[in-house]
Amino acid sequence: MFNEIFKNTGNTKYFSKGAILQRAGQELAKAFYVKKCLLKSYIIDEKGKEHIFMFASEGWIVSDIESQAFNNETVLFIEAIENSEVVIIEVSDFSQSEENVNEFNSILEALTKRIGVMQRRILSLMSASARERYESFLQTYPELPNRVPQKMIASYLGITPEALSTIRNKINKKD
Amino acid sequence: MFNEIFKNTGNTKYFSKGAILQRAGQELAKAFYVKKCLLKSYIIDEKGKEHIFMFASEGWIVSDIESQAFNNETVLFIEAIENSEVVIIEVSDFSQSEENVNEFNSILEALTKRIGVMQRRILSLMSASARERYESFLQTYPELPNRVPQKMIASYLGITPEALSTIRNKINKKD
DNA sequence: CGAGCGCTTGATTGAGTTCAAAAATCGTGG
DNA sequence: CCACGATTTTTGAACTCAATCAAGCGCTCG
Repeated sequence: MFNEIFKNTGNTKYFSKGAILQRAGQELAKAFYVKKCLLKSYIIDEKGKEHIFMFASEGWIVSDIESQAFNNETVLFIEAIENSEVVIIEVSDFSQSEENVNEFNSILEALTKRIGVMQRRILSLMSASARERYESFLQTYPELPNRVPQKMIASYLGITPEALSTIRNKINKKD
Repeated sequence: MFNEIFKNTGNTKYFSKGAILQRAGQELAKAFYVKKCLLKSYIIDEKGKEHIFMFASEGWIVSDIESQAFNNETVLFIEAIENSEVVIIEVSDFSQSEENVNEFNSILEALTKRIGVMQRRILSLMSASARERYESFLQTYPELPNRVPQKMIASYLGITPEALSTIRNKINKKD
């Protein structure tokens, strides 16, 4: 697994809830491997509104891959939702691992899965209603509602907290 | 580049406009390397509506990575928009290339770029209006409007052809 | 030449946003 | 452990953007 590769780089840091691990507008994007607890990555749009791109819990890797891929400055903020234990991976580390041939398939698999998740999300943003997206979110991440406030889920789904509240209300009435 | 790897597998096929290279619901997902012309990948939702996931022109690779990643049956259709020349890559070929160490970075880079593109698209679906998405589409793919009908662009943007028509109208009035 | 497809335009509708305010929950200090 | 303030969630009204429905125009290609 991808996990194995970065587990023991000995570069573990601890962040308390609310700490910002990366800001938008930075030169160098870092990658973060989550050992414990929960991070979110998000953008702030022109209206100052927050849109969550990814949640990352134990075993996930977060990074602003877009800025890595195109050598732009970072667009994503990365923030700890809970007190977190994280391994920081400099982009240079990432390239170095090319030497480790055996990990090739692991990394390929991890990236492929990530693309798969994103493909699903794009298609669902284009084809499904907010309610449908919320219901499939619950199936995919059944534990998350216990760990993050609703307004973050709304932000992840691409709707306002008010809209999510209304949706939940409707679902309950017909249960 | 990723391109190099698959350019000469000697498995080139020709498809005429409208040919469907892969259907949803198939067991095995194939990958396609586009040598010439243009493909689209898309889903058909429950209402029978088409949503374009990706356009692929010369040098791109299309595949239903989601179904590969999670071993599901395919969800994407892949279809030739123009008469096309395509190299078919069986998924097994993909795994074999692990032996070719030198290509590691190329593939990593290609996948990374793809993730970058998808990240951008997700964030824009969540934060931007249809008009803003159309305008940034024009910047990213300035040549595509000449090659594909408008209704496909609408489908890629996640809006109806009527809405796109209205948007274009508004843009012209304020030019 | 006609049928069908693509694009436009307009009227109507609906899902989700915005704004505002009340109700519920959380967290912290005393 | 309680109380108070802050944050989150709910509710409601008015509004907006894009979807839907319907009709009409222009092309092409069969």
